[in-house]
Amino acid sequence: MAAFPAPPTASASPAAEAWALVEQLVHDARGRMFAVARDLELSPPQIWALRHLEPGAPTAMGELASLLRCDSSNVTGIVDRLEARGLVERRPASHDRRVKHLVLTEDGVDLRTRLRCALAEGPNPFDVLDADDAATLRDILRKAAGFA
Amino acid sequence: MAAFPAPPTASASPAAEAWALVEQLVHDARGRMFAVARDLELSPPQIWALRHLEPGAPTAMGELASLLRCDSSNVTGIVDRLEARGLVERRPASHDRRVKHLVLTEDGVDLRTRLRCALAEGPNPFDVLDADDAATLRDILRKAAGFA
DNA sequence: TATTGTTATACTCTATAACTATA
DNA sequence: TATAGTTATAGAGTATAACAATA
Repeated sequence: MAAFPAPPTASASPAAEAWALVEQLVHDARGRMFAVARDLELSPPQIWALRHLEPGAPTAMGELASLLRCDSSNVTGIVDRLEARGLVERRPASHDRRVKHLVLTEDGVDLRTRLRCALAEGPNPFDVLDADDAATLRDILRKAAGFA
Repeated sequence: MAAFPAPPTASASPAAEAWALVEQLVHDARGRMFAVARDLELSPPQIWALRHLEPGAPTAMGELASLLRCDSSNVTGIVDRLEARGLVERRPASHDRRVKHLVLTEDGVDLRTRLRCALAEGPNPFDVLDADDAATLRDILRKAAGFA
């Protein structure tokens, strides 16, 4: 079932092996994200754009490019398609007329909520863990993510 | 620094929140994988193809398509480019002449090793954890990945 | 001069559908 | 008939370079 027959980096440090394991788990579980994407008619970059665009927090084009880790020129097309569907709006920033702020529309906020619920609700690879392990895992991951 | 200001699903089950956290961590850390990819002149799908193609384990085209979670027609092009670089070979399978087995060349094995080292050696988000947490995390992730 | 966002270009990835050669 | 892999096609993602507007 697993894509790899043995831990890829069992001889590395615990942190390095743990990281290799999460990369593998996330990669192997992409099927669920693709299913959600297909259901909502969103491409993977569009999904991440929606996840990053928080209601009430205008985001500049270049800022979104950094979050998506792609060149600014790509964001033009990605946002074009989201805007064509009425999910986001481009607004000129008042402090600097070169900057364009992205703001979720009402439809955009709705779809973002549906997206987050769909991603949070489905089965995930950690469901096999017992309650203690799951809670311990969550606590350690919160630390790693900076949510002490 | 973090892309999200708060745990995305703090009200969900521990397993669901933990899963959301790893997805976020892996997404935020893609920069390192992209840097490795660029260094070795490999695209992301090519990276995953190399990670999946184990030396001594011939893999059919369709099998690789399943592992990459994409349509078989894509694998043709991805493998074309790997083969043009002399990293893999297509060999007719003896038991079924429709099937083509992918086998890493010597250069392919070398590059795969360099790739795995580069990915395992660099800094990762779990470096901030103390030794106990890192070891606990690794052990729980091994369970989740099926390496009890 | 430097920066923000866009456009132009070329390449890769992606799914769908039609095709071939096997089975 | 069904399956493995390819080809054809169209749409989307990606980086680079050049550009306009603004700072």
